[in-house]
Amino acid sequence: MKIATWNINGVKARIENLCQWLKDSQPDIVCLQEIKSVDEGFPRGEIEALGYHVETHGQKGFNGVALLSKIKPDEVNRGLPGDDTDEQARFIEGVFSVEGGVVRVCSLYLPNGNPSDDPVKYPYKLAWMARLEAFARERMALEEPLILAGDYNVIPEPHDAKDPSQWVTDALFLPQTRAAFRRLENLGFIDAVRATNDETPLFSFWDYQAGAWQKNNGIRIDHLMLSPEASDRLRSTDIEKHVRAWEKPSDHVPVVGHFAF
DNA sequence: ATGCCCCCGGTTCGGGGA
Repeated sequence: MKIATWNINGVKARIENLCQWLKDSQPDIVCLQEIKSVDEGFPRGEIEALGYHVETHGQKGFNGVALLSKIKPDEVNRGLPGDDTDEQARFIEGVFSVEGGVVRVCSLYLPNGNPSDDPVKYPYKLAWMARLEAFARERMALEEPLILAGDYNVIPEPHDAKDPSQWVTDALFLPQTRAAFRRLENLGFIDAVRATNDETPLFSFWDYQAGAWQKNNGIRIDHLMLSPEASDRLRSTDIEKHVRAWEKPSDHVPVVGHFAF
């Protein structure tokens, strides 16, 4: 199975790119982030016509996540537990029946957190990461194949940025941010791309501004984090960077894991 | 040091992103 994550940066503005990529790449499960659409406005017809089941968790104007899948999920849960007052649509979980059992797949859009000295935004990011850790710990106890896929807005290591010195005060790379990401890894989650690829640098995002794509000034912030039961089935990964050169691209590209499910 | 650029809602600009 091919399981992918892609921050689409507006699904309505990007529907042609998305459909082209689905046709070309034939992923089995896709985790989308930043759909920037309410559920009723999601262009589900075009995607269903390509043979995908669609589950969305959207909101007006920004954020929003979705799961596209060739097989229908047995169960879907919306929202990250841990704060009933949080109205931002950043998390959706699906449970899928596969050969030999289930795979649990979450599409998550972790808060950016900038500016990092903002009294609200960076604390919200860290609180969200703490909630994700608590959720991950709970799910880990199930001992199932689990994939926490998404736009983490975390640069894990200096070699995941073209110029790490540009990011030292940024919410994506602050020591507290990286430490929170490591706490997730320390629960037993594996960064699928790094587990299968020694190349440096590897990027999944290039800013629209200042010719970042042309200069290959990127960062790696989109991750597939795997439970041990999922990493046992991991065969390889791809970062499908060719889509960044398409007309009207997202600033992120799909990150794909190939699994022996 | 700041902004570059892009999407959305709804209207020609502000909020939000990274």
